Amino acid sequence: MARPVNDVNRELVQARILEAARMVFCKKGFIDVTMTDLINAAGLSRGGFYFYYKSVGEVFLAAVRKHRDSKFSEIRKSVEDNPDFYELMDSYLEKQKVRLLQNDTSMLLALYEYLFTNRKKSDVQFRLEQKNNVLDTINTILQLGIRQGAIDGEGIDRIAEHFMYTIEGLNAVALIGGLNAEAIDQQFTILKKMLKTKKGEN
Amino acid sequence: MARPVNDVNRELVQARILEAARMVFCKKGFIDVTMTDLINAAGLSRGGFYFYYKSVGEVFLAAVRKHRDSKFSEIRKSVEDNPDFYELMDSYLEKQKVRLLQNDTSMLLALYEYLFTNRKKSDVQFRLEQKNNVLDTINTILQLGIRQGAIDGEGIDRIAEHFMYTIEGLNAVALIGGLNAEAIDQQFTILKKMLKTKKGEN
Amino acid sequence: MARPVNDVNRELVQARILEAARMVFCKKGFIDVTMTDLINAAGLSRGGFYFYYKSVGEVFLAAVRKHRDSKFSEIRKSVEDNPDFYELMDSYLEKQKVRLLQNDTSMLLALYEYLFTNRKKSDVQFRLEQKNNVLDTINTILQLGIRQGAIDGEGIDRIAEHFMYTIEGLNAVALIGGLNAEAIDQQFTILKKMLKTKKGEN
Amino acid sequence: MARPVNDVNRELVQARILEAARMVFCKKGFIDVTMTDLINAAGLSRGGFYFYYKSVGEVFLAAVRKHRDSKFSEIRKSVEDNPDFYELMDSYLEKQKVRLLQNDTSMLLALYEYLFTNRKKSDVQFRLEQKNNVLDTINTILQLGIRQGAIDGEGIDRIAEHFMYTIEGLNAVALIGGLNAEAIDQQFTILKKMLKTKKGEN
DNA sequence: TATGAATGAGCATTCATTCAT
DNA sequence: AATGAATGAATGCTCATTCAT
Repeated sequence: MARPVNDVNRELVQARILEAARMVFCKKGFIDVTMTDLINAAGLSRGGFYFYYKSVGEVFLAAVRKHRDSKFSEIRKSVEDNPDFYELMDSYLEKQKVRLLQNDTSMLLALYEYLFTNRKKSDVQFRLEQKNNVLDTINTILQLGIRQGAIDGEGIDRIAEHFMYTIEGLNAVALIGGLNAEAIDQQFTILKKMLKTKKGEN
Repeated sequence: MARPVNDVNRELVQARILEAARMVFCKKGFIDVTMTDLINAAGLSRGGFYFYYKSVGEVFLAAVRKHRDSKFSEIRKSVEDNPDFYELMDSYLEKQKVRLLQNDTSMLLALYEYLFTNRKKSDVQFRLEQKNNVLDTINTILQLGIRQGAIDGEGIDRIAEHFMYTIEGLNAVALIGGLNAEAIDQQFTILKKMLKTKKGEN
Repeated sequence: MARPVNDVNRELVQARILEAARMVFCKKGFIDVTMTDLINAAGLSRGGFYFYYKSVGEVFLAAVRKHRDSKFSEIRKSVEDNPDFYELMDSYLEKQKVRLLQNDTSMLLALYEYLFTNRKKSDVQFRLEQKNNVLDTINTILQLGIRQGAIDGEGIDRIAEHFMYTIEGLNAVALIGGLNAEAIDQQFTILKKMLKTKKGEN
Repeated sequence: MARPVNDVNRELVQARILEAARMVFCKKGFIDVTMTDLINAAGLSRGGFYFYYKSVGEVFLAAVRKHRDSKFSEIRKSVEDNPDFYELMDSYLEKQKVRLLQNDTSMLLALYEYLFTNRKKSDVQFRLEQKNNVLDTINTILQLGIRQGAIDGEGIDRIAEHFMYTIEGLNAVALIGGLNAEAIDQQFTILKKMLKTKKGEN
């Protein structure tokens, strides 16, 4: 009886902490964030905070995992309704474009900082999750196109990977600072043309 | 005049410092490197070191700028000898491949860490240099292909950018840890096919 | 009356706590033990534990007092059966020897740590108890020898104290780490010879 | 040229630190002493202090080693002048007595706390030094007695050890708090009588 | 130029203790 | 009686930076 209530409370506090932490990570990235930052943002005492999370990295992992799938999974769920492939692809790329252009409200910087900084530790699992998250989403969309006969399935795995590398490259350049809407559109056009070309060969 | 002599001395010492610093950055990335690391590596005293460089970032910028062009400029210089386009392209991609697969001796990690961490400061100039360095090299090679009539020049700027984004994406994934030789080959094959396709359309 | 029942409960819980605490002290000494250690060992909640004991020192005092007399009192009780003095003395020294050589299962380290660390507080009473506990036991045994005419009673108090100081010295060296069975035997031989010599002079 | 000067400076500052630290250890023992205590006593900044010593234990070891031999070595040096054995023995025991009775100005408590607390770490060397320091001094004195024909050399090693254990026992009880001048005199009388008895048996 | 001692702000982490439920 | 979330003071330690020599 008392257990579930406490667990619920714990989760509520954790959700509050992660919400506050997310804002901090969006603003400062990962490396510059200190425990004190997170503690102040959460409005807890030092000891109280440690009761829930033991390190900045732990908070970050929890925050990312909590929100990671939200945007990508939207797409994946919408695939189930069998929407038109080209519309879905455009929709997906449009969301990527929006994300790439708005730096402040995204955890992209923090994510990259974390991925690079913690690459030697036991975060292999997390890094693979992250990489595969993008790849899986793209594959899901492309498979829809194949099912609809809109695109050719031959060599689709490598194409999917190419999408991913291109998007990762756009991510990197976005963080570095030299990315604008036009450049993104041009790249997405190239990517889409790769699909059309495939089709046209049939 | 004592000035020129001193300046020469200064440059000699600086060169020695940067040489030592480069090894440190290759080994530890950027974020984990402290002034003490650089000082110890350089074999100078604390105060003496500060006479030349005031911060880790300053040393890093100097070290990168000093060595940045070395590999890329090899390619650009070899272009002047008008080698066969496909051979040059293969040579360039092969060098990229080698770089992507060897983590320890490259400053890639340190570079990415620096680019992300110091994005808010006055490093815009440096970041653009970095991005354009890759882009310029690719453009140089592709222009050679156009001059030789090996590839079509239409839309070549966007293609060049696409090469860059793909390579940046490969960089990112390499650092994250999920990259192998086969995946690199597949992506480079796709890139080269984009050029051939262009040609074939003529 | 609910009181007596509660008191019984209280004592039961306290006994359980002290049992668990004893194992902790044996393993970690006194200084490294935290409230959390004791709480976890006891299997109680934090607040629940504090209902019974307010500090690590309080638990330690209770644990020691509860078990202190056990081994020594064995000897004292056996004196009542009027056993042969030399056999009893040998038995007592043998037990001391065993205790000195087994570090893990004894509270010796914890005891010394407590005695030294808490010397300035209100533990005078406890420290005297501890010292006199050894002394009383030795005196009890020696008095048996005197009653049996096995040893001379002259100056026996100082001899008893000498036994105690020697045993305390062996304790200290045992904890420091440089004690073996042979060294103990040699010292006990010297102590016993002091008694025989006394006797022989009569 | 500059080297020795700096080294001298370093040693001067270290001497100042150890002097101040010694007062702290005398007053508070070892366990209760924090880095902050030592830093404040030394009158240095935090970072400045760490430049010389990295931990409380390191300071303690240096402080003990610096002063350890002072008192014991007085005796050992005086042995070289071939003084009367009984006078030297009395002098040695008198110094022990004085030391045992004055708690505040001695590091005895801190020493015991350190020896017990750090028994599992790499302080074996130090602990053996400590134990042998007492033993060696006693042996030195007793050997003088043997050379002078004042005492019998048979079994002298065990007798020396017995002296040590008794003195260690007196140390322990002195720290615990139940020691007075009379008790010390009585024990020393017993020890000296062991030597006379040995002699008398010849 | 060059040295290295000295500074002090800043950070992570632990833990005894309290208190609303 | 019992729970466990919350507090905040205390501690060890790092490191960029300064400055007298």
